[in-house]
Amino acid sequence: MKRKITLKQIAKELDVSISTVSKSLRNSLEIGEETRLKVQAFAKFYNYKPNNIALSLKNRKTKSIGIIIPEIVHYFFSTVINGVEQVANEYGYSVVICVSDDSFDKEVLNMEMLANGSIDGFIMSLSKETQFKGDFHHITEVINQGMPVVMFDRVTNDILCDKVIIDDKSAAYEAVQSLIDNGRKKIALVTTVDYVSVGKLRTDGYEKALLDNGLPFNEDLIIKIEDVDTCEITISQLLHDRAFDAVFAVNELFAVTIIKTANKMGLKVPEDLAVIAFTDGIISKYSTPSITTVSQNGEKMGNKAAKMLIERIEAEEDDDEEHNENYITEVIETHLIKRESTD
Amino acid sequence: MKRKITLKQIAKELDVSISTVSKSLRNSLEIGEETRLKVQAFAKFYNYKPNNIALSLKNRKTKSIGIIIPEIVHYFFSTVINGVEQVANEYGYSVVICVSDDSFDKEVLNMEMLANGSIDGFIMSLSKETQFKGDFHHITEVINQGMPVVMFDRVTNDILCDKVIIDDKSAAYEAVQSLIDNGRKKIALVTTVDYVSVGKLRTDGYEKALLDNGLPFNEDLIIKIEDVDTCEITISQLLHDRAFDAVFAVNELFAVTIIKTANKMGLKVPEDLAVIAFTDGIISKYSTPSITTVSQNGEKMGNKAAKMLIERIEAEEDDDEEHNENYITEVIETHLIKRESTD
DNA sequence: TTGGTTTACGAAAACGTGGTAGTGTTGAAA
DNA sequence: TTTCAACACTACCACGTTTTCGTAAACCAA
Repeated sequence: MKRKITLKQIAKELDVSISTVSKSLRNSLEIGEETRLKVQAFAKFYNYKPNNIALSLKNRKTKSIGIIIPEIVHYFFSTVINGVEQVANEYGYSVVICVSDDSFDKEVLNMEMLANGSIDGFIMSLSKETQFKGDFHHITEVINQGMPVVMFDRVTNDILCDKVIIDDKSAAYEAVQSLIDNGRKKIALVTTVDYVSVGKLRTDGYEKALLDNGLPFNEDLIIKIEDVDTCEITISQLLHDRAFDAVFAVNELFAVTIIKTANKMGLKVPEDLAVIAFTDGIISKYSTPSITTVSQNGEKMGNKAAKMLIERIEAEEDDDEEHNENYITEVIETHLIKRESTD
Repeated sequence: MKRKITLKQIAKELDVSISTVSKSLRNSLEIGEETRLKVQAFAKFYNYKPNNIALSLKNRKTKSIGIIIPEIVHYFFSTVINGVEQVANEYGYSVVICVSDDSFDKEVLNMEMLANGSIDGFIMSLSKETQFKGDFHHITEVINQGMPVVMFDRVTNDILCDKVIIDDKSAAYEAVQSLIDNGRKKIALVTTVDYVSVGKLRTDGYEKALLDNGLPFNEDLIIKIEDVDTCEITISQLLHDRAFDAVFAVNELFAVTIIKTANKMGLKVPEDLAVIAFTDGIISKYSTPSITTVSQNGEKMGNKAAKMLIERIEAEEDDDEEHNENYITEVIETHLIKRESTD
């Protein structure tokens, strides 16, 4: 087991100074050709590679970015990570992952852990608990220290920073509109609890589509689900009353559960009940019937977020103290992917 | 925007030496109470936190681990990451993610990028291409430098290191046996190409189960699929000939595609065709019919791998040069989760 | 020989931390 | 008065790099 070789060791071995070695390896003209080649040969032989940590310390750049998400076993979030990773890799950055588990404390802890020099910037999506509490001091603190932050999907207006989102409201509008176009009159919305920002926006879009089409907006048709396990019971009750003929679900898990429940009760999808889900995931694609979805291109969001972050990071190098604050919010387009669950 | 404060700045501000500040903060008795409290108050006020990079350089420990996987938008792998992250977090480690995209070059590049001091150890699953080439020099090199490596799932006997796997062969055996127990006679195996280690093992288990039950082992019933897109065509042909009455698929994507194809042809699952899949993922659970699977507890694998790695890392601190090499291979148990696709 | 330029390299600082060893002052015991 | 310990703090080194500045030797022209 040979430890990695350092400049110092090379210098000692060849009986030159550390600076000579460093310069030789960077092909400085200051060093005579003979010495330079000798050093290079030696370094190559011992497979010298500069130590990243030392470089980070010196340059005050770690060349890595942190990403904090609520969950990782989750189709959408994993596609975002994938997108981030692609761009990061391209620019020579590493990606450090932290899962907040939708817990405020974990989110804070993770941020503190990474904020002490480990990374150059954050990409994050807020945990449910954080959105519920509305406490964002850990984020402002990081930003105040001059560390760039890009938020995606679950964002907040209370923080000024770059953001990557989809237009949840108009995407929801489009989905509901398409149900209406197919002659559906009683459209239910199956959503999460209010404090999740995206849930709120999607509800707004749903409402607007109804009103714009002269359909009544009925609170009873908005079904708020705390966790998936209670979904089936709630749904079956409402289906029993034939209270609606179409459903717009804010995620695919809800959608597939609804379809399964409907099937059990002898209802046919899409004939008796049309279903559209938000988030184009793997379930929607492989479900029977496959589910019409509003695609939310996680990969593209990840790409964009990473690009924005890296640009911020590398911009700071130059105009250093010039922290220019014209933050932008990038809106990624969505589109409806029609499948078997609608007609 | 205030940059993070350092020991040096505190020292200057309070007009004491850097060491005094350092010691005050670690509550050393060497420092008089007055000074100590003054420093602590000041540090607290300015929210002093030691710089991780400087610590890493000094201690030669980064407190982070690298994980290299073929894909991230993949149920099994994301559960493994989740498992790793849990344990890492518990022990105060960060997790750096690299995706090899099943490419040998990317795997090598990623490892080199991280091996230069960025992390204390690796957790990895081999890319397809690496398994195909059988070239593992990048891994041995890292190990020779004294960096611990734990491999999981897609492993190789050519590398000596800690490993976490499931018993693919006996798990496949069990699955096929259960099909036989239900009276199935012509059982097809839908698998990947040979060089993926787990594919090979699962095939072995399939064969053994057939032979042990006095059933013929027929090469024609082994369907090797390069990529999912060709799956449907191949399958529909074989189904047309009614060549088999049960299928054991090595992943859930194959399984769900088979079911959909069978349905299109008017065959009923499980009556006409029983299906079992490897890897208990989200598709199996929500597919219609839901799919019987061999559960492969990724989270537990991740937990175990992380624990093994961190133990290695922290053991090295003590007996330093004593690189003790009794590597262990941990086998995580699997079990059959019966759902609607079998009777 | 002198003065000046070029060549080829080395010393040292800086990044931020933490441990060991050392230094100077004070007060009290011998 | 001397000696010695306790106290309170500082100096210095190491971790591995890069970079700025400095300088000795060699060379050339006058």
